[in-house]
Formats: sequence, structure tokens, C-alpha cells
Amino acid sequence: MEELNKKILLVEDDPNFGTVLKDYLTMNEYTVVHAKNGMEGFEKFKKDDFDLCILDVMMPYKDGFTLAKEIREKNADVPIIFLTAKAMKEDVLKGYKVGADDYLNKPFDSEVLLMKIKAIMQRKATDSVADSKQFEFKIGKFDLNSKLRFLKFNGGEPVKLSPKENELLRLLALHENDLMPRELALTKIWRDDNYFTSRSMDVYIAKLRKYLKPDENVEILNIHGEGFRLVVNQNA
Amino acid sequence: MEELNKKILLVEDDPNFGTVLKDYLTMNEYTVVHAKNGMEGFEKFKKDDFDLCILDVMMPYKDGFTLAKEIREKNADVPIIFLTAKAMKEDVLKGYKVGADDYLNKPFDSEVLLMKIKAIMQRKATDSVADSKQFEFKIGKFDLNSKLRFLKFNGGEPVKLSPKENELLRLLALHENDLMPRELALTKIWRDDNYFTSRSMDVYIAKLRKYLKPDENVEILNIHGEGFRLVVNQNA
DNA sequence: TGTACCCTTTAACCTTACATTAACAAAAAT
DNA sequence: ATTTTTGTTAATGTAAGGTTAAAGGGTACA
Repeated sequence: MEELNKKILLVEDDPNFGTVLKDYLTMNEYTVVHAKNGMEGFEKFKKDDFDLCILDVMMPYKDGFTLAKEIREKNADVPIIFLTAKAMKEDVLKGYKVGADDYLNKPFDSEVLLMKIKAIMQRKATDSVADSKQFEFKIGKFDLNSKLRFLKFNGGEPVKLSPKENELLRLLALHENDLMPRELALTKIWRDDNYFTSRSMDVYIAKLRKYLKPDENVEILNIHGEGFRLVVNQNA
Repeated sequence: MEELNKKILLVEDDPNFGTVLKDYLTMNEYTVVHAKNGMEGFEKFKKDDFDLCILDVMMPYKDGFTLAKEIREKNADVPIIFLTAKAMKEDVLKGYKVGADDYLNKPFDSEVLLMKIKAIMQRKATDSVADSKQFEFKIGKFDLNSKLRFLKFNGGEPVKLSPKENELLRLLALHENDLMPRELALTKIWRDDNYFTSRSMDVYIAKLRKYLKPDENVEILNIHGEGFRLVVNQNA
């Protein structure tokens, strides 16, 4: 299950360490937003919804605890993991007071961090069924349920979609009536942009067109050399 | 939220350290049962209900991990904290695999332990409010009593379920009509996600399907690569 | 101290689901 | 006119799932 990548806010002022950590997490299927200090961290937090925050404690301007408090005021539930330079008792206690879910002493093992992230996400997973609406799309007379991977026509029998079909259609739906660049799908879904993945994508476009045939007001147009466009004609 | 004293099982072979720790926790309003080794620990665990287990990893006869696994078989939910002699990565990862909630490196600060205990108890308190009551499910024409582990069809004779059958069906029921991710069942019920546990789970799905056959409006669907979905068709 | 029983895992074999690649046709661009 | 890009169908190989049976392990009870 790596359906949607969870979004992580990483606030770390050391540019080298921060970048490496971000890349490592990205490699592990997480979407990471990296802020270089507490101020920036809070700005980014306000602008987006995160599944987890990883905060460095020692930072200029605004330390991790202060940031955590602000974050808690906005959202009492986001899990927070602190990165502390050393095992200072005061830090640890302070961290728990502001509602830390865990903390790690630098230097730490990246695998351990991953385990902690997984454990925490799972803990939260059960009660976050709330935002399931993000996976449901209306496309003309079709209903796409992108979480359960099926497509219904006129409220009838659902047709099962394969993972790739599903993700591609979802991406098209997200850009409904607008250009969905080839490159976007290839990097997001295929994670590689070359001749073969590109051909593979064309095959999937053909499959989707078949699925969408029942509604003649829905079609996938090609924009030569650019990408595809999911069009829904609204005739009254 | 002031409630009755939480009961803690402390398994620690060092008599001096164990006694001191027990006294310290007792002073802090916890009821502590102290076992001197893994064997004794498991005996005491079976005889009582605990809110938390604190297990030393290094113990003669039966180490903390082995004990944890046994405990998990009896009770999938008790929080477990490990005490490890040093920060060995393998130990930490192993701990998480058997479902640790936290771990502490000796020597540790007693106040830190207290905070962790509080944090964990609180966590359990909040998310167990949600689903602790849920041991009874109506699944189409079936009634599942997950506490007594039986399944009734049309109010008839109850069929006994094994622990794994029961937990799996319960998890599916909790996600009725929605995706129940493979990984969730594997980590929650099997406590490990590998090829074999995964196959084992498939075997259990087959068993459940047999049980559910009498009601043709109830079925367990597979979502390839994601998990399963317990569907109840409501036709009037 | 077996041995009968229950539960779980492992094995085996088969089916289905998916993604990629190939192959060839049709459009579009140059 | 010919090279690129796209449309579409079919073939292939691999991975995941379905199911049944046998093996393994623990427990209770004779």
C-alpha cells in the first residue's frame, strides 16, 4: 500500500543534512516539503496539509519547540518528531510537553527514522478516514473512485481499474479540461521518462478511452508533443 | 482525566534496578507487578490485565523480544516499552517489528520514562475511545461478536472463529465497504509484513469467504496490490 | 507422556491481474 | 516525402491472489 504519498514537513536549518534527509524520504515515497528555518516552516505549514512534521530543535530565529507550539495551535493532531542534537533531558521533556510523538538524537540511523515514521503514520491512520473525498471524481456521467480503483457509469456496475489506469485517469481528472503534460504523468506515475514508458502511457490512454466510450461527452484529446486533455462537454 | 491506577507489568532481571524502578513507578501512582525474568513475566501477564508492559531486552532464558511476541499473541494492543542496554540499531528495529511503542536506552532518566509512559497512556486513551466499544458488528445477515469470537448467520447457531479469523474479519468490518489495506492487517495482526505472513493472510481470507458464503450479498473483494474490501450489497 | 485437538504456517498448484514490449497503422509535423 | 509522434491491439512475462492440503507447534486431558 503506497497509494498516496504522505506529506511530510521537514524543518531543518543545516542545508546539507536537510537536503540529504529530504532526498532519502522522497526516495521512500514520501512527499517532502523542506523549510530552512522555523519561520519558513510555519509559513509552509499554514499553506498545506501535512501528515507529519519533523522539526530540528536547534534552529536560528525560531527553535523547534516554539514552532511546535504554533503548529499545535493550528492543528492539535499532526504527529511531530523532534531531532535533537544530543540527548538532553530538558529537551526531551520539553518536547513531550508540547506534544511530541517521538524524538531522535542526531546522529541517527535513517532506517530507524523510517520505522518511526511508519509506526506513527499507522497510529494516526485509523482515525484519518475523514479526507477520503480527495479520491472521488465526477467525470461527465462517470464516477471515479480512485481509492477503491473503480469507475462507474451512470451509477451502474463499477469497472475495476488497474493501478496505472487509475492513477492516469486521476491525474487527467485533476487537470480536467486542461493540459495534462506527458512529462507529468511519466515522472509521477512511471517515475521515468523515456521512449518505453512513454509508449506504455499511450497504451494506457487507449485503454482509458475505451472505458470512457459510453459517455460521448467525455473524451481524451491529444495535444501533439505536449500531453493529453480530458474534456467534458457540457451540453444542457 | 483522573482515573484509577494504571497497571504496569515490569520485567527486569536486575534485582536492584528492578526494585528501584518499581518503587519509583509506584510512588508515581502506578500499580506495578515486577517479574524477574521472561518466563515469570509471561505467567504474570496471562493472569492479569495490564495497561502497559516495560520489558528489559537482555534477560536470561527468555529475552524481551521473545516475551513481547508471546504477549502480542495474547493481546495485540498493550503498549510495550523496551529497555535496551545500548542503542543497537538491530535491537531498535526488532523492537518495532514486534510492535514496540517506544524504547529507552539504559541508563535512562526516570523522568523521561515517566513522560513516555504518560504519552503512551494518553495516546491509547484517545484512539481507543474510537474503536474500543466495537466488538459487535452486523455484516449483512451475519452478526460478528468479536469479543466472544463467533459468527452467527440469520440469528442461528454461532460458528466459532479462531483468533486470527476473528481479528481479520473484525478489521474488515471496521472498514466495511472501504479498503482494508493488506499492510494494515499484516502489521496489526501478524506484526510482520513479509511473503509468508502475506500468504498466511490470503489463507485466512479464503476461510472467511467460506464462512460468509451463506449470504450472497456479502463478499470480500480484492484490490490488487492494495488490500481487501468487505462489501455488503444492500438490495431492498 | 503420549495423543488428540486446535490453530497457524508453509507448500503446492492454479488462475487472474498487470505492465511492458512489439508490431503495424494513422496523424501530425518537418 | 519522410520522420516523429500517437492510436490501437495483441503477445509476453511476472507478480499477486485463490484455494486446498499437509506440516508444525502448542495445550489439555487422559
